[in-house]
Amino acid sequence: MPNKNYILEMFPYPSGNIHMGHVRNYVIGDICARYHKLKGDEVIHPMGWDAFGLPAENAAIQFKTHPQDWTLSNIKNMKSQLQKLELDLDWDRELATCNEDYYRHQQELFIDLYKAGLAYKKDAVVNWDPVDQTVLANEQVIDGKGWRTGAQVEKKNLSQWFFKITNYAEELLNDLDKLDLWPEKVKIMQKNWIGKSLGAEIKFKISNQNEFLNIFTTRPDTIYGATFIAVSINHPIVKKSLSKLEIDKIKKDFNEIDDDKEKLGYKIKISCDHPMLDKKIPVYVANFVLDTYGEGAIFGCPAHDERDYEFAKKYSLPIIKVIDCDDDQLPFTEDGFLVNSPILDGLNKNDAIKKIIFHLKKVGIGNEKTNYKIRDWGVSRQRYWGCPIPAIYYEDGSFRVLEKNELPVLLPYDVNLEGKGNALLNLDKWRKVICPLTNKPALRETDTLDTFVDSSWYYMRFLNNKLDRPFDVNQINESLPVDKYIGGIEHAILHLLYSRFFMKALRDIYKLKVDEPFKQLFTQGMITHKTYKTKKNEWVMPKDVISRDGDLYREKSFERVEEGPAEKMSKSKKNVIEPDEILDNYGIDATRIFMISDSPPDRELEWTDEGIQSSKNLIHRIERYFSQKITPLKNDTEKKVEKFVNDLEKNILNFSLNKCVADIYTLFNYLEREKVYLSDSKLSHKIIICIFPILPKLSLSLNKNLFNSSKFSKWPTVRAELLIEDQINLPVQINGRFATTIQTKKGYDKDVILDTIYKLDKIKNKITEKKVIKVINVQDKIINIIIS
RNA sequence: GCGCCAGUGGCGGAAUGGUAGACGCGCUGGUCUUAGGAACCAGUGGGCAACCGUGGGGGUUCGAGUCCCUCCUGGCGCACCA
Repeated sequence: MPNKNYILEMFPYPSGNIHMGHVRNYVIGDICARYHKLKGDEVIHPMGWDAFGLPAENAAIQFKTHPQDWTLSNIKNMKSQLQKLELDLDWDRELATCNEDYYRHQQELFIDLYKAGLAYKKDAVVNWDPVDQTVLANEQVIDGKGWRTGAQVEKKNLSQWFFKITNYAEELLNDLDKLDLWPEKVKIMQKNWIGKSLGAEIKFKISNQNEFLNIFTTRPDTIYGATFIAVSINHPIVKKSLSKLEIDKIKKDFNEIDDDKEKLGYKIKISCDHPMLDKKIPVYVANFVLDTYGEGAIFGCPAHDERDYEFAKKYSLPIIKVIDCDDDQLPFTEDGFLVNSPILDGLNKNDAIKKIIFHLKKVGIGNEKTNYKIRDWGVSRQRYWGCPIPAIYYEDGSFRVLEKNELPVLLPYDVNLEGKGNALLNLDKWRKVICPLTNKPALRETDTLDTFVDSSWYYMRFLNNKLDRPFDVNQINESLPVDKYIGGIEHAILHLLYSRFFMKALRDIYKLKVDEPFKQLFTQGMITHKTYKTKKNEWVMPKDVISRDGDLYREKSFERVEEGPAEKMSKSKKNVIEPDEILDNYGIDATRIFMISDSPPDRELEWTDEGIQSSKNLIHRIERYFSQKITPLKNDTEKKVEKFVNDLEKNILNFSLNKCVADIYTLFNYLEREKVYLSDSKLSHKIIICIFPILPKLSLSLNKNLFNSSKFSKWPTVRAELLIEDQINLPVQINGRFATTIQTKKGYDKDVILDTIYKLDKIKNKITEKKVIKVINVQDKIINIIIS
């Protein structure tokens, strides 16, 4: 049975044209896929389109077209661009998330999630663009304004669909440890996002009432230092003790504050009893308390928390030290010994935490508690161009999620996007339905799903894109996880976390045997290019820049131009290189090799004309080399080729693709320096197979010309015995500093070689009149002579 | 502020604790020319030299670019998360 190897690059959004970033991404994946195919693996290497989303709607309005037409024509164009790159992709697995074929199955998954209690509806605060009458994603809000309308974004309470990702917070966190082939950086980002903290929940009794206020704290040990309580403006207790007018006034003040770090608070009527001491402490509404974290309420211990300290100073609240420190160290947030805390005095932080929780538990007003920063995933979008959520609403306000046999809910084609808000809202023809179960009139859900839902399971659908169900359980168990997942670091949290959640949720629903979707993650770096600007701050395209006497000018106008640092390619800075042009001018192989040559694939790659040119020169050089007549081998030729195969393979497997390029240069430098021409020999065939993953076109044409064949045998097995070098250059150090080298054979006799070494001029000079104290011989590696 | 990563020639970058600078670009000189974004040859960390060199300072080690401590600089991420 061949090894299954699922190699996947993050599928693109069909924006219109592929860019160099795509090219780099897909070339890296393609090299892997081709290598593994040569190894005889059963490679899965699909490609598809992340085809729903906002840009299509905006483009439709701007260009008077339809999101679907725009998207499908972009897909067509981008597919032909990708095909121009001749990537080794399984096009028969292709899918586009905007096709009924895909999203109808997603609606089925939605129903499953709903039935499993993992999808639900609740009121939530969202970013509302008052001009477009629609919700904006967080990333579409720039400096508090809508990116398209420039209007001040409002916070609005809307009924929204959510996925219960918090159910999996603990597992999503713990399983990060299993992902040993993920970049540490991404795992840390996810860990921080999940934001687990251990602490305690403490009930504070509201004075003179029989009610309690819950707070979460990671520092229950500082309870004796609590001098106030602060709650968020949205805390239920605020509604009870303040009028709507007062609340609105406070909200306004909070919003208007310039520096969002400045503390602001209003004391409210109620106060709480201190749980450990016979005293009352005041309750404030404070702008720095988050209503989305913990209980939306805290106790303030000014002596040992920077925020509480700042707040207490501003409102002249008492500051009681409960951890031993100097007064000028306040607020003191480190570990120390407890003071002023009757039952905790003398304990350190951890012991005090244990003891106070034990006590609070006993008294029945507290417990240990684990809190997570991660919140449930809001998936509702008030947008037309997305997957319709399969639900209907009755006139009484109740709703029903559809049954699977009522699917699909198709997205209607005839819509008016010029109107305000979600086009589906105004489409009564589509919206109004009679519920087949109750015969009652109902309205369709007009929200569509966040497009991150689409990309959370596409790697499952690729396994069988024609199945009449979302996926086949056996196929998932056999073919997942994806072995190598390659894409940009910008998806470190959202997409990768959502996909992990989906995998686990669907595992539980469908009894799958897979816990994680992506076994290995590789994040490629972006492509940068120098930027050019005129004195008038106009960006100039690199190809319009000419050099005269060391100065740079814009070709057309002969204005002086300044060269700026290499930055991420962007249309606004005009430093974009179009893949189509490069492919036309330099060809596929030169483009491929440049994508991997100048820096490690996970780092930035600076686009340079010299770089792409020298890549092309290398191709020509290899062609020229193989056009030479065959010559006899040198003694070490076989060894050099074997080392090449070995190094190249190691470097492909490590994603050290820049070193693969160095390996190719090293090999041909040797062959040409030694004037060993291999022509149509066996060794040639070996070399030509090995360069195939990186330079497929060249490799195929050499195979045709030299061997009149269009097929390769498998990737050669390295003969370990040929990798051993018995002749070595042994370095000799004196007192740990390099002195000289000596030619010898592996397995030399230490005493014999030392005799020779002592006679070498470079050594003799240095050790005469000195005493050799010690000789360190690391056999076959180095000799270090220690002298007095 | 917190966290993470990184600092090596003119540049991009190589170096299981063992000859620092592989490989490429650029540059210098030369060769050949159907005068080209071509190819080939030689050279290219600094210094006349002894020697000195991997951001600075300490340490561990026979031996440190690599390990430890500390500081500096840059990049990325998070940012009142109680």
